[in-house]
Amino acid sequence: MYQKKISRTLECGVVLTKEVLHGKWKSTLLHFIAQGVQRPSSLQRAIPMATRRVLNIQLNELEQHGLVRKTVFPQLPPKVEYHLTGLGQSLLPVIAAMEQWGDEHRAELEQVLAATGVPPEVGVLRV
Amino acid sequence: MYQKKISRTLECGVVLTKEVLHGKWKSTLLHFIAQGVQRPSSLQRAIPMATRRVLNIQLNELEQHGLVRKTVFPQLPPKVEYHLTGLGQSLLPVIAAMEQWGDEHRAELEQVLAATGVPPEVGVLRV
DNA sequence: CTGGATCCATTGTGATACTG
DNA sequence: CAGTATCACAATGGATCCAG
Repeated sequence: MYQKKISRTLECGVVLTKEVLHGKWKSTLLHFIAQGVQRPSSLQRAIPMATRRVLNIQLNELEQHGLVRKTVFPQLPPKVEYHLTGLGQSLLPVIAAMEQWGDEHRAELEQVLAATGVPPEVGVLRV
Repeated sequence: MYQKKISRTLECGVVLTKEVLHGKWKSTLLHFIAQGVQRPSSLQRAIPMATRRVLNIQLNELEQHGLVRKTVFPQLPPKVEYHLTGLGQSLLPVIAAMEQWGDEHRAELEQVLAATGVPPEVGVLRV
């Protein structure tokens, strides 16, 4: 077993960042929440190609990871709002860097990715 | 069908960046290739917790995406080298930004991620 | 309006063994 | 040394239905 002597400490920041961003709609959700779209139904309308189920799952993960905070208003009908935490806001420049790189090199990437499988509906949202 | 009128153009850079970095060992491979570790067997020794198969698959994807170039020397025994392309090098600052964010916020992230599933052996490599 | 449960298809990754 | 084939399993995400 390779891991016998390896510390459990997570030493690589890239892995952590990939982990919190892992999930098809996480960056999209962060984008819209940062823009002020905060309620589940609004997010659902903003991202119609994702199902409620997946949106809920990924919102829960974002909350668990501390990137967003969820506020529940005990009403009828129920009302829920999400907003970015400080941690979530600190991630925005990193996402911006990723977006800039992808935008700058889209021409070089598009043909290969189109052939080998980026679903087009994902890309049309500015995340 | 939502996509009826949606252009196939991939408009969001984040999706492109996530795509080329998608795969458990891609950032690790880029890290070591950038450091000058270029031969498959060396990469295998550098990342012993990944199997040859997965390393080959992800190296092939990196090559298809244009981030690395593969050079085959027709010898016996065969010799292969990888090196970063310009596109691959242009991605390094983005990876660095991801690594920095993860490093800065490790304390806030570690407990949650440890509980919900980052395998420890991944994190110990500085990617 | 919110969110969970179930079922299912696809994909990513690991274990192993094999070929040139 | 380099690369591939096959089998197996876990995780992701989509469709649909149900509940407070």
